[in-house]
Amino acid sequence: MVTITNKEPLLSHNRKFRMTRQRQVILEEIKKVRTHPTADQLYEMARRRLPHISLGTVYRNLEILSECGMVQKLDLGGAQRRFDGNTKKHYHVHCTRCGRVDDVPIEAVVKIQTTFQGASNYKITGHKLELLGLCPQCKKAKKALTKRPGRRAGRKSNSHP
Amino acid sequence: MVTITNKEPLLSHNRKFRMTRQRQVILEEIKKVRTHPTADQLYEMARRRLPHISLGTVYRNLEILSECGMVQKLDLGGAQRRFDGNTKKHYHVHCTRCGRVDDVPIEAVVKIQTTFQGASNYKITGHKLELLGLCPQCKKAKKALTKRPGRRAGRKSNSHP
DNA sequence: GGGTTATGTAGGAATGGTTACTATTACGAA
DNA sequence: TTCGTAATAGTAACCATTCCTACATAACCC
Repeated sequence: MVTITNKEPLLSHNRKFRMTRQRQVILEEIKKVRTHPTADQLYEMARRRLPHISLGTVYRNLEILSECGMVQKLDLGGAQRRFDGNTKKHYHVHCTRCGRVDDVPIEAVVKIQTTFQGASNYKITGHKLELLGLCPQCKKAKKALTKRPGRRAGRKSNSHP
Repeated sequence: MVTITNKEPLLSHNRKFRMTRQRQVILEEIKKVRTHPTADQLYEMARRRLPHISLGTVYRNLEILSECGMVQKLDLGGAQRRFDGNTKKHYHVHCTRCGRVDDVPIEAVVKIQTTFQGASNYKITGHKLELLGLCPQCKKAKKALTKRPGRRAGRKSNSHP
């Protein structure tokens, strides 16, 4: 359980922000979980403590917190953006079946960039690597499905958010 | 210049689609370019030949064409989805300054997946790697800028044909 | 061919995530 | 305390994408 108690102002590279109650709650809530929540999930989480907080405030503060390096904005593709309280550079693995996102406990490998440095006439300055696969639950579910004898009707399209 | 002349029906894994005039034009237009256009860019391109085509038709057909493996849907993050007439698995490099997207002429390295296979309890089945950097033009522009201090360009969603 | 069904189309409305606007409130320095 | 600014709630606007509907066209079958 993470608790942020000080209310020191936040510093971005070119601005100073006040640590307001709303901002603090959003920060605490995102630091609490490892689920890479979306903005509206964080809105629900914050609303349990601040029933009058508005979705716009959540968006604005996530923007500010990420500008100050307190949270990470993830752009994994798909409809909704996700946010991560873990600001260390790291990779994510995305379940293709249920949409769950987990951390991959391996630090970012900068070597990837040098590998590709000469391959185009761009100056490579970064990279985004996202692993795709089946989470433990979906692995089991899949296995259970293939075990069952008899032919299966059609493959189901996943309901992947 | 690529031209598709035959109007054979398209086959997806579970359906058959007719090759209509609209579908053919969209396919030809996307095969013509290497710019990874967005749906509305393709809409404009197709409209030059079929002034009455609608944006919905473009979206629906891109969906169908990608289901049949004729084009590739790219989900690079960012507001708009992009499409690629090159269906071979390959990587992309994305300019962080102007948003331009180019191919990286190196085939997908499956080794990446095996590297990460044990790092989580997911079954890794794929990966998405996107290089970030400065395109040739922006490299030059940046160099010119550092000579004399410039103003900060607002973040613009790219508008690159 | 003529009738019927499946498939595709244009156009526009609806959706959903995100951002912008506005009046009001809270904070911090003088 | 007072003034100026930052932040907020609430709501409207935005924009890419999807869905809906009436109509058109092709394929199929007799």
